[in-house]
Amino acid sequence: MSMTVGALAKKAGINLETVRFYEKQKLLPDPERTSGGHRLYSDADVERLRFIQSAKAVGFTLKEIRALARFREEDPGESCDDVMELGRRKLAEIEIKLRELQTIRKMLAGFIAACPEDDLGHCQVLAGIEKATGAKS
Amino acid sequence: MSMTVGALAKKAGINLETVRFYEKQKLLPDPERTSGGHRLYSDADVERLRFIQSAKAVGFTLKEIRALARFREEDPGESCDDVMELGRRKLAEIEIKLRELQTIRKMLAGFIAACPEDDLGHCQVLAGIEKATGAKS
DNA sequence: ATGGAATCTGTAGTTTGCTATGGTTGTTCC
DNA sequence: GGAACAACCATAGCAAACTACAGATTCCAT
Repeated sequence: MSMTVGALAKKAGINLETVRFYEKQKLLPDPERTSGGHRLYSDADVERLRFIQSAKAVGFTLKEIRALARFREEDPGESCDDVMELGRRKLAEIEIKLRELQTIRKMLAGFIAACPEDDLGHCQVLAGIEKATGAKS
Repeated sequence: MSMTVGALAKKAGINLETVRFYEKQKLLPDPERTSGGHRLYSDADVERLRFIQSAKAVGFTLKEIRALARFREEDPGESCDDVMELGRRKLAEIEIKLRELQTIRKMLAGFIAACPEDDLGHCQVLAGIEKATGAKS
């Protein structure tokens, strides 16, 4: 029923150092131990790790996942509002990033498209970047 | 005609430590010095810094900007192909990221939309994340 | 019982792009 | 000439998310 770190890591498809890292980051609860101090995990821990992987794929940071994981285990159903809040905020972030990326994609595509039309030895990509002084970080 | 680091930084709207950092990163050429060792800059350096800022805004990394800056100063016109290559590669990267973000936006929006329909104490956002096991990093 | 694999711990290193610290000089202006 | 300010340099720190040591201990199969 229980497995070692290595087995857990393999089962979840993750580096075993990462498992210990997640533990330190409070993404995983402190596991049981053998008398000698080796960690022991259950299938619930595999689930936990899979949840973390999925949440990462949806764009949440480890810090956010720590909160999500707590909601997931502690207050089933109770904390839906908090989860929704996190979800909405993340969605808003993603939409901002999307808009930024769309803007710079358009700029860059424009510079590249303009280039072959200039035969006078003046690179339009560089020229375009040079004019792109509407910066953010 | 020439100015100190502080003046350059102010003129380009950038932290002066960042100027020295860019120098270390070979984004700026080694500047002239006073007899006492203080850096001296010209307006061309202000331009260089502005170029760096713009290139950052278009999504290039400092490493890439190092190459762009070299093209910009060394081979005017000569290196258009190389610049195009960098530009196209960056555009491709941006488009990949755009698609990824669009995918996760859709997922997240779906989870959030599904939530109010479930009154049985089962959070659909968490449930959605749980099922989103088609991960990338 | 023994030896090799797996784990243990803590700490340090990786990447990217800065920002801050601190103790020592250089520069400026009255 | 001396206060006040600017700049010098090297090193350290931050954030995020790991990854990799090193040296000691434990586990398990033979």
